[in-house]
Parts: sequence; C-alpha cells; structure tokens
Amino acid sequence: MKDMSWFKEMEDKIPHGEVRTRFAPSPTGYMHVGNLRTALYTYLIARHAGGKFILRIEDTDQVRQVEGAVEVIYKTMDQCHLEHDEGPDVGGPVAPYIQTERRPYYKEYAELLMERGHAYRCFCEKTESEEDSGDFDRGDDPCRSMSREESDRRAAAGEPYVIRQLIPHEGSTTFHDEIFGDITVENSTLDDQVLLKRDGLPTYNFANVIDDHLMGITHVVRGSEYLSSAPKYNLLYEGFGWEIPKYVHCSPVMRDAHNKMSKRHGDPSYEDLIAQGFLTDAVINYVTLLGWSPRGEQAEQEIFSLKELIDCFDIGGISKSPAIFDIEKLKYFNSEYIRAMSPEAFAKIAEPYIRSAVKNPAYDAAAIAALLQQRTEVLTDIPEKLDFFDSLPDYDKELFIHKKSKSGLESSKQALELMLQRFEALESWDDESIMNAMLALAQELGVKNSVVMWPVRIAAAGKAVTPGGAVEICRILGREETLRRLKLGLEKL
RNA sequence: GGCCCGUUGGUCAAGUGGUUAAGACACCGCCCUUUCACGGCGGUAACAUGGGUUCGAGUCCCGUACGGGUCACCA
Repeated sequence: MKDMSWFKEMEDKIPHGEVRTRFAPSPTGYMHVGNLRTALYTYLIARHAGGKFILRIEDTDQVRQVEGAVEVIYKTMDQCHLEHDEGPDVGGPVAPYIQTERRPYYKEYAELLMERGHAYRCFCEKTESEEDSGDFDRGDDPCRSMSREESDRRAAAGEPYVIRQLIPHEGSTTFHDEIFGDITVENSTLDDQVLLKRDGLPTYNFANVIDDHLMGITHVVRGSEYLSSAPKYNLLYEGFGWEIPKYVHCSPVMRDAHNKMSKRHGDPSYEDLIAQGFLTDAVINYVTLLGWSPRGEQAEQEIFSLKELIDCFDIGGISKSPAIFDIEKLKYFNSEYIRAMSPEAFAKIAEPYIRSAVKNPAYDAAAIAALLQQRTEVLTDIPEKLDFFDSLPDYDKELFIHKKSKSGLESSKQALELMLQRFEALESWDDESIMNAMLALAQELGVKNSVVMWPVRIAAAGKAVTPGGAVEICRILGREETLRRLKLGLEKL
C-alpha cells in the first residue's frame, strides 16, 4: 500500500465548492430511454446549480464490453446537447475518466480500507452454485475472522483472493435519498460484498464510491436498482471517513406495468426514435417529463426547451414511482415541435422524406412541406401521404360521393367538365386564380363550394385524404397534369 | 422467500389536513372547414383496500392486496 502522502495528494486534487454530477454509463449496450433520462437528470441537476457535469466510462466488466458502445454514448450525448465539462475525451482535473485506466487506485483504496478495519481478503473458492443459491452464509466465512498475519502471508504466497467489505453483524444503517427520504436497514441483511475482484479490478459498487469521492461528485444520480445497495455505500464512505454525497435514485422507465424498457423487448433506443422520425428536442422534452414534473407556477407547462429545463429543474419534482413510456404522447410532443418550426426549417428536415415518395423534380418539395407541417406527427409518416403525386392511384368512382360535401356522381361529372374548361382558360396558375375559378363556378351553379372542390381534389389526387386541399394540390401538380387527371376522372364518370 | 420501495382516470401527472381532486395525451361529441389534420368548445374517466388519528383525510399512522427493486468476483 502507498504511504499516506499519496492518499493526501489524491485528496488534494478533489474539487470543492461546486455541484458536480456524473453520468457513468457502462459500454455494454445502446442508449435506451431510461439511460437517456438518467443522463438528462444528471445534466440538469448540474447545470441548474451552475455546476459541472462529468462523463465517466465504467468499463470494469471485462466480458460484457460491446464494440462501439462508447461511440454511441458520445454521439447521443452530443446530439442531445448534453455537453460534459470533464470526461475521457476532454480531460479534467481528476483524470483519468475511464475506470480501467484507474485500476491502480482501487487496489490502494481497498488496502487502505483493510488497514482501517472495514475490509478483508477472502481466499474462499466459492462455486457458482453456492453463489447462485443465495445460501452462502457470510457469517461462516472463515476469512472474515482470519488474522491479518495469515492473510498477508497467504497473499504474499500468491494465493488468489478477493477483497470483501467487512460489514458489522449488529446494528442498522440509515441513509438519505433526495427522492425517497430516509431509509433504514438492518446490517444483518447486508452481505460482505466483493470490492476488488480476483482479476484486480473493482466491482461497480466499489469503483463507484472511490471515483465519486475522488472526482468530488456531490450528487450521485442513478437508477433505483441501486437503492438497496446504498446502505453498503454509506458504510464504505464512513469506513474511509469521507463525506457522503447526496443520493438521487430514479425509478425506471417502463414499457408496460411489468417490464422495464429493454432492448430485448424491442423497445426503442434514442437512435431508434430518431430513425422513426422523432425530433431530438421533442424526445428530450418528453423523456424529461416522464418521471419529473414542474411544480407550482409551471405545473401546467409541458413544452420546455433545454434551457428552460435547466432553469426550473428541481430534484423534488422527480417521481418515486416508475413511469410507463407512452409513444402516443411522444408523438404529440413531436407534432408540437414540428408545428413550432419555421417553414424553412421544416422543409429542410422533411425534404428527404418527401423525396423518398415524390421523385418527380417538377413538384416542389418546399411547397409540399408547407402542406405537411401542420399535419405531421412523425417524419416517417410523410411518404405515405404523398404517394399520389408521382402516380395517380387507381381509385374507385365512389370516392366522388361525399354526403357532407353534397358531392355525388352526377354533380361531380358536371363540375369536372366545367372546371376542365375553366382551368384550361385560366390566365395564371396560382392559388388565387385556381380558387376563384372554382368559387365562381359554384356560385354560378348555385351549389356549395364543396360540390365543385370535392371532385376536383378527388380527381387530382385519387384518394380521399390528402395533405392540403384542391387548390394546393392542383397548384403543385401544375396545370397540365391537373387537366390530365381531371379528364381521367371524367372518364370514370 | 427475506429486506427495501411504490400505488391519484387507459397513460404522464398537480396536490404537501378543509379543493366542485388541476392540466396534458388518448378516446367521444359539437363547431370551423373543399378531405384529413390544425384550431375552438364540451364530455366520459381517478385518490388500490380495510382499520385508525382528527371537527375534517388523496394528504398522517397501522394492516392487507397488487406492483417494482434487490439478495453476482454484472453494472
């Protein structure tokens, strides 16, 4: 073990006097919605307090590493505007920020903890069945009461061992969580968890405490699955004589009442949602509100920019109970964000989706986008709305019948015939001219406007539901194509 | 099973002993309208349950049920 001056140096590097939070993913998979939300809350707590947000990679599990997982984390955080102040890529005062690179530290601290009487070497070869059965009685662990001399001797002889936390059999431990309040458990229900594995790497439970302390983390934000481990963390902090950070344990995001969101069930990751046509800002907004709600004055506000969230986020608003992810509500947020965009911005993001359905360059994508903006929930819905542009669907003449518009087969035939002539004679082809031509005819015939406009739209689009009305569709199709389609419609009648 | 936590409409949720128990999504109806949407108006729908405490309980206490978490040399 290093001498105390080394530990003193480590302590001296710890920043103080500011709120410091960390997002500490393990690179074992993709960024699911629950992860994203934890990252968001962690970020918001730091930014709200004007503190630092740190990224730390927890890669102590040798076998579960997934290729490319770290890149996904960086990319997602970048796209979500969750910029970190310190991390593997940008460095910082308490580097390194990757746990495998901190490997030497853990051993020193594990030994320090032994020195202080709160940990011991365990040489037991436990079989998997013993571990799995849960029958292992730590009270019987002979290593727990082994003399320090024997322990040192066997370790020096090269015998493999793990280092376990020495937890008292008596008494109870109380910890405080910012969301759940005070929780007390009997120490007898806590087991002597492994701190340092046989391979010399720390367990998550140990590395977390060491790193959170050494990095000056003030608010430990994590999933509620760690709630039951919290008393052991407290004992660890106390064993070292360290200040205990504030705990913020967040309940999970569920796919339904019984299951968490998971890759296995095919639940969407952040990347999946984007691929499904959702906007980042809408996802962030929705996910933040899934398990957190503003109180007081803003209790009724739902649409928040990231900036606004930073301003009003408070830990007290985080919910204790799990929240079910509702894609329908996300769609609502998405459509709100789409409608709030400038027409230009929407045209830009919609264009690829428009062009996937409308190949004919004669049809203006920006003009089509204008029709779509108010009626698009997710971008991927766009192509199917536009199929009639490139080729007129083979529709049934029954489509011309629409009771509410007072449109029938005979009236449609008449309207189409007359509009064909008038469109041909029209001086210019713009919204106003097209509209006026139709209104004039309706007036002359003494019928509702819809008696003329319904059949025109049907003939032009070949389907009952279209983005935009007869005027817009005819305008975009152009006069020539409109006339052609009206004639085809007439043939059906 | 032990320990811990949770429970307001289908969903997200406000509520911190006295309210006609907000709001939003979804759903339904009406209006607007050349369709669908958008928008406007309105509607259906909730304090898991049984005991306490209290003048008064969604709010406090206890039990029950249901749900979740945890009990790894995974995080």
